[in-house]
Amino acid sequence: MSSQCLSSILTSANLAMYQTDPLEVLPPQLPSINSLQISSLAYSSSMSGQWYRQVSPHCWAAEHVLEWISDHVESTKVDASTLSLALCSMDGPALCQMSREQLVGVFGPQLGLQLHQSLQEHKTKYELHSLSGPELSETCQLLDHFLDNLNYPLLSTIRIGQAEGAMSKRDLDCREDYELTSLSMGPLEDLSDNQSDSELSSSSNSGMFDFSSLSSQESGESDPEFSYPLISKNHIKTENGESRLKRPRGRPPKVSREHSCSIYENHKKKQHAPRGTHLWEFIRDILMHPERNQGLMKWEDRREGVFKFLKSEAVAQMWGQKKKNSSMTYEKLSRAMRYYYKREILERVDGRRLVYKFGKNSNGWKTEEMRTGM
DNA sequence: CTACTTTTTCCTGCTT
DNA sequence: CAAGCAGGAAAAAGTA
Repeated sequence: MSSQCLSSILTSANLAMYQTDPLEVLPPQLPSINSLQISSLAYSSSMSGQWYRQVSPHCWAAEHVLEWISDHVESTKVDASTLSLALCSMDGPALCQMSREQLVGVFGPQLGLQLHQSLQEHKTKYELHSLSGPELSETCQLLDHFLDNLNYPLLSTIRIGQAEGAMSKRDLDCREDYELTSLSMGPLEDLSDNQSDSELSSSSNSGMFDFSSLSSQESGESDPEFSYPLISKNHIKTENGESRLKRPRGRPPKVSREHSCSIYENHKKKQHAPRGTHLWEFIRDILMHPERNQGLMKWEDRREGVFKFLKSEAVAQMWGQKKKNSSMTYEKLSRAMRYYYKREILERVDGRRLVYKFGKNSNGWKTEEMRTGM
């Protein structure tokens, strides 16, 4: 029962984040991953939800590393069956110490190189100096909001990503297995019981992988405690014989957070989205404040209300932040935009990618001269 | 509580 | 080929 399961484990690790809103949770105690129970994995991932994309790799916990690897496994279509979870059990600080050669040693030439490159990108991306003034101010604004919602001091280290490399559709595909939640209700309390914050929040024992043993390490035999019999209904077989769960359509239900850590329970009662937070208004406001949102979007034809996304994924991420939805993508945002055609809030612009045009049922984007003069 | 609206998520197929 | 675009379908969550 070997290492079959990196991908399925990763998959299940991602499960919970599909169902929860990470911005609302994030209790102070990240359960240590070394127990490697699926429940803890699912639990801690529920607090992340692509969280790793928004934080320097140095701040990643083991589950973020797993998530990151998972995304690359998906995108490179590498056969994950040769990887054992043990090889992936390290936290961000440990990961950051790995050389290119070590990564290649562990993950093979293809995946290893890609991981190395990605790691470098993530590292540089979160260096503060890479942000220009306006970006920084916008970032701070979002961050304020973000932290306000979290009320979570640890996250003061977060750098909001520019998200060029934001998630692809495939990135999200792993959050497949609904059924697992019920299978994975392990005793979370046991995991965190006697652990102090410092132990939990980083490195120490979760970065325990011994790199010296790499060379000989080969698939086949992974520690039994690393294998999870993942059974679930509704799987479909793929060509490769792997089974994959076909997800139901529609928006996934949010999971109630009754079990979440009480200290960090949100005191704010579910706030209603205030008016003026419709997507098209959000887009309009970005366009109306270019100084704060440099490079995200631009007017193609100011008079006609034609505009273009320059950093589509970054805008989607910001929209996601606003809606407290860390898995927002341009693909989903654009679907919502397309619904505006029918309502004539937007007009179609054919043949030009990432270009939209305000329609007659939109307002607030015209300048004074345009309204009066013309 | 019901109906309705506005997304959000997923998907298949098509286009650039 | 990847990234976008089109829309259908279905469900969540807010609003009336």
